[in-house]
Amino acid sequence: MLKEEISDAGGGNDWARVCDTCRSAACTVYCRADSAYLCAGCDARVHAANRVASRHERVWVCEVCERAPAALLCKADAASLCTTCDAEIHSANQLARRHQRVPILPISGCLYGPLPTDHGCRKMASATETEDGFMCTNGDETIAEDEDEAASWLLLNPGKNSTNQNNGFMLAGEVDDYLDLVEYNSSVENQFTDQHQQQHYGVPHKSYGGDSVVPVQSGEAKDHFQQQQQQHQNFQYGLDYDASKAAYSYNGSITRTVSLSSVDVGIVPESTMSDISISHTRPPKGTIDLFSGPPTQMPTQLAPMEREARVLRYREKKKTRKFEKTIRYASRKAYAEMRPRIKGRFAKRTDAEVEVDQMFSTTVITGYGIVPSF
DNA sequence: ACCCGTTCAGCATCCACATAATTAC
DNA sequence: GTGTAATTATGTGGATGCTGAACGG
Repeated sequence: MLKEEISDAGGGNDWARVCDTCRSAACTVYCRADSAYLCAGCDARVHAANRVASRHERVWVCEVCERAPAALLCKADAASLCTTCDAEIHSANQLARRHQRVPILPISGCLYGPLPTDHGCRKMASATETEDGFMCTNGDETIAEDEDEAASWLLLNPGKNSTNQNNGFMLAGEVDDYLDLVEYNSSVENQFTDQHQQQHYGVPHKSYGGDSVVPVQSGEAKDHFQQQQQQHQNFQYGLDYDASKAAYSYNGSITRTVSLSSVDVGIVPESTMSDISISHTRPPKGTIDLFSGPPTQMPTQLAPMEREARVLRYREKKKTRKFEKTIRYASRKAYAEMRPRIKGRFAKRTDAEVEVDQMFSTTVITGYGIVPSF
């Protein structure tokens, strides 16, 4: 069927499932009718196409593994979890077992419609009180997508997050130190023990407050984080933190904090790759230990100002970017158009053509006009 | 199985650019 | 003869348009 699913079957794909439609962004919902995983944008587009499509029942993708449809909502964690993740997470300790979980009802209609009240988002379906502005708070999907894209652009490597989340993040209690590599927003002083690092992974998501893109680690958030650290156990805290971070999100536009980091994974701007991947090269499987040492845990810590600057740069770049093909060398274009072809491919010029070309070589210079050089 | 739409490799040639070599002082 | 700057020569990689194959839905 799908590549991702095939690879899933093999168990070799640790990345968040990508949208079956655009194949660039991380999926956020699962459409049962279509048997397809869709990102927010594609979901809105596909299921807004007609009435029939809008009636498709969808469920949010598990916030932890981001690969399976969520089946349960943990009220304590304010997290939608698939059965597998739910079982793993809530069997971790007694406190977790006491979490109240309710089945997630499928959602139909437009999840990302312009109506501010259209909070068919997961929190609504999950009867959560937190404001749910995921892609719909301001009614401007474009803006939301921009935020997500900017966020992913800022992330050192969004895919890594989801990767490691899938590798037992907050599940087995094992901490993949590599997660810290993607946790660019965290500060050094926020490094804890292995267990606390699990909690720590929630920080970047929350810190997307401010302008919904910039992972701002405000003092308030920090304090909150520390308080939470004291009050909750590890994984629970991580999820509580996710729930609480909604309060920090700008306009409440971001609620799916886990998936946020993986949205538009496939659309990593070049600058991101060059600027960030250098210090955060994704290690091949089985080599994570190489990056587990403290020196590599937080190789690049972006100050809030720098993050903001990056966001501004990104937005400016996005404003000016053009997707249509741009001709850098008109002369080459002119040559290419003149060039003989065989089945569309460039073909060698015949000797006669070369001779003719040589004969007119002087006239070319004097204004034959075929070879405009700019 | 078939259709439709999208993506991409492949081709030859030219040119911008970098480097090496040469020349002038 | 030596050192430096300027000029020239050489090599290399990228860009260019069109077509068909491959692929997914």
